[in-house]
Amino acid sequence: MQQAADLSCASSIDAQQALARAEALCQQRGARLTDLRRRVLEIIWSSATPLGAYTILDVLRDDGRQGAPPTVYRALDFLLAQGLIHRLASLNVFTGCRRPGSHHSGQFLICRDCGRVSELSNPAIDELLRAETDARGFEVLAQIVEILGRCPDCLEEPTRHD
Amino acid sequence: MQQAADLSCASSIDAQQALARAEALCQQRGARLTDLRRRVLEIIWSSATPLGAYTILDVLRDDGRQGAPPTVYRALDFLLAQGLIHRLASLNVFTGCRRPGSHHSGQFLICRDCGRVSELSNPAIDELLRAETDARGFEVLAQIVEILGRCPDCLEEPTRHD
DNA sequence: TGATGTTATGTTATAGAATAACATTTGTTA
DNA sequence: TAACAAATGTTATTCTATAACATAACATCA
Repeated sequence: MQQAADLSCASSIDAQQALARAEALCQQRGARLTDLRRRVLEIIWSSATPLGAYTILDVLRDDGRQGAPPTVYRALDFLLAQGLIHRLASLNVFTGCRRPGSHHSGQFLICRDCGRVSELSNPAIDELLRAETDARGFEVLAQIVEILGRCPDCLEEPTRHD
Repeated sequence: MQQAADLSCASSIDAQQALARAEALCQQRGARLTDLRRRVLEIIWSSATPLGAYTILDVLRDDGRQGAPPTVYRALDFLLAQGLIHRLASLNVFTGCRRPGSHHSGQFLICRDCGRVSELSNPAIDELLRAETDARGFEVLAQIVEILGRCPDCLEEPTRHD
């Protein structure tokens, strides 16, 4: 399932804004947003849909850069640690965080057909989950909420059968 | 990260009960719970912690069976389709469903230290998620809620650093 | 019973995702 | 500049999952 890096859809304004916020956040934290890390973030934000690590690697190579899987995964690890991107565990892909700065787990609606992702941030869901874990004396380290389905746009189209 | 198939902890009563329920459900649905599929379900239920596909394959081979990855994945696909097991996307492992019969997505608390999993079924969480998706006109096909953390038992022990 | 179609399993090979281990380069600080 | 730390390059490997095709088991009906 090799998704193309569709650079046409996500407005580059989003990408530029995201990069600017990332720059600011990293500077303020003393974290080094190197060329490689910035470029990986840019690649992610330039795609309308989340990208897999190997797709990102392909783009880096198209750039003329050297690179192997660890190159990408290390950059992704940095971006994850800084809360600048999210990993979608159900698809093994990465997407830009819409609310960087607050390290959060996020809640995602993923369209099976077009691949686009909406990031929710419903505090009530977090609170309910917290209530459950508190009641059980369970310490939360990470939280994954991903909903796979079909977005309104794709529902308008004649049903796709696969 | 090759987890051992710890057959010592989950009480075999659970396993036997689960197998009996599976038999009944499959019969009632006209689904064929073959030897292989039953054995895979038994292996999963016999472990205190969720198992990866290749761990299950190792056990099958210890049984003296022939087998390759597709052998296991096909059995797992069947069990997933019947709602007899769940897949934990965050760890690529499989665990027995505590409420088979009602095809549901489930909500899971996964202990990072001991690997044990609790399956929640909090309708309020489902309702909140449904409210969010309904409000957005998003059709839900599958839902993943996984919380990684530390269970009460492991919290009692001196903090593990990794 | 035997022919036929379907379902399940066997088998080989490969694709896809992630990390281990070590070398080299770059950046920072004393 | 020397010495250390952080980042990247590089090779190899591990783990997860599926494609494609062959064979076997099962069911149904003439």
